[in-house]
Amino acid sequence: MNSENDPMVLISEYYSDVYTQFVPVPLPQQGVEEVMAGKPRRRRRKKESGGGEGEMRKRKLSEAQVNLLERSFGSDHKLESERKDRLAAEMGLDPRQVAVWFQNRRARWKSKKLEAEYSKLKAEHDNAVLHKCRLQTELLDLKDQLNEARREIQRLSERSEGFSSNSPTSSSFSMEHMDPPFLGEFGFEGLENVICMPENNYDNEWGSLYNYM
Amino acid sequence: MNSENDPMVLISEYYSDVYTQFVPVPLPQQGVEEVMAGKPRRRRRKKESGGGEGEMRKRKLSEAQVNLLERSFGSDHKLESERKDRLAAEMGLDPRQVAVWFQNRRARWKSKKLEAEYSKLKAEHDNAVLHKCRLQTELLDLKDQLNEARREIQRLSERSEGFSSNSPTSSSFSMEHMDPPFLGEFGFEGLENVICMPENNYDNEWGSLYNYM
DNA sequence: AAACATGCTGTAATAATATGA
DNA sequence: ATCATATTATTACAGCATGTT
Repeated sequence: MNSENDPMVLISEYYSDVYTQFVPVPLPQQGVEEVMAGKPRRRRRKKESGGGEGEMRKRKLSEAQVNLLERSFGSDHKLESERKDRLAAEMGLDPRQVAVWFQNRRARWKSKKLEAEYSKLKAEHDNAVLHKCRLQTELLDLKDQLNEARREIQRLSERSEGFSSNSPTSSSFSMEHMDPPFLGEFGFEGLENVICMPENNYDNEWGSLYNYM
Repeated sequence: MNSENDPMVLISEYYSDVYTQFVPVPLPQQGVEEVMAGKPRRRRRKKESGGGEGEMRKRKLSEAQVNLLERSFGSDHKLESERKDRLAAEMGLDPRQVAVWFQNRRARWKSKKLEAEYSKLKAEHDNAVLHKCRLQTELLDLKDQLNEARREIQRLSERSEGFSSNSPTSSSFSMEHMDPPFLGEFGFEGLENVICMPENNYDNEWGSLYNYM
């Protein structure tokens, strides 16, 4: 059994069942004798929106087949021999096709996932940036308040100086640092984001970096 | 007999114009006859680690061809008839193949780009989150300081009350809001991120959301 | 028991085909 | 015709299981 492993199986035999079922019409693909003058191939298949389906060499699987495969794929992306053969028999396909279909499906799924993850990450990023801006704003505001408060303390301290004998303030307030426009006490990232913009320094737009190989 | 068992010969009846040019690329490496005589498919071809080029079946453009195409692609992703025909002639390919190659190349490039953009965005996001955490920390610190400052002001004010006639403080300090653990004066996002964690609430790990079709 | 061949499954990259804009 | 996309198919190579020297 397992004709798949038979060394002498010709590819035509191997794929005969595959192609014959999709090639109801031999497709007038001109032979080699056809002169290369001009562009012989390239027929212009017109719309025929109403489900033309005329004399096409269709290798596409039927919707029913795809549905079944899709359903199977949904339950498990992996494909064991058992399932493969069962599916193949169930829809009259070559087990090989089922395997190929699954492989391609996984690849497709992977791209889709990446796309989805990108969108997700993008949303999170935008959210984070927005939040960061608000924090930035809040921070500036607080620093203003703090400066003002310290000025006030300074004032009050000076005023009370004339009366009391400089009672040691329990809290340690010293005008120390804090006067400059404070770029955030971390100096983090230089100037980036100090100005609260949507952070479009880098362009997230599609088609900006046209140099990836 | 070779021509009889060669799968490509059979296939080339379908795609005569396309495949015939690849057949003459046997790559004088391995005993081709052994391969051809054996099963036409399911070639295992182990490692061949030091050998480098295995005996390419058919298909697959030669490295030289790919290099040329690649170079051409680098200068411009688009392909005009002119260039297409020139390239085709230059490397002995069917113009059709050149066109196909470019289309596939563009598609490949696109996914590569998406991947790259994802990594880029990821890095930016992580950076932003980190920065946000620092801002968060700084903010908490500032709020503490402010609270303390206000307590100080309160203290000083009360003290000086006994001496002066309540000189109106130029600045408007009123203990108003600010006592609660202040979740950020925006209430933004509820509790999220108040605790400064790497923000792994959502899992960025690959293979968590196995439900994308 | 170890080394090795075989065969299957999977992933990645690619070629080719089909369609629609 | 060209391009973008979606599909189907191939090739090559990797890992694992099993059968053979």
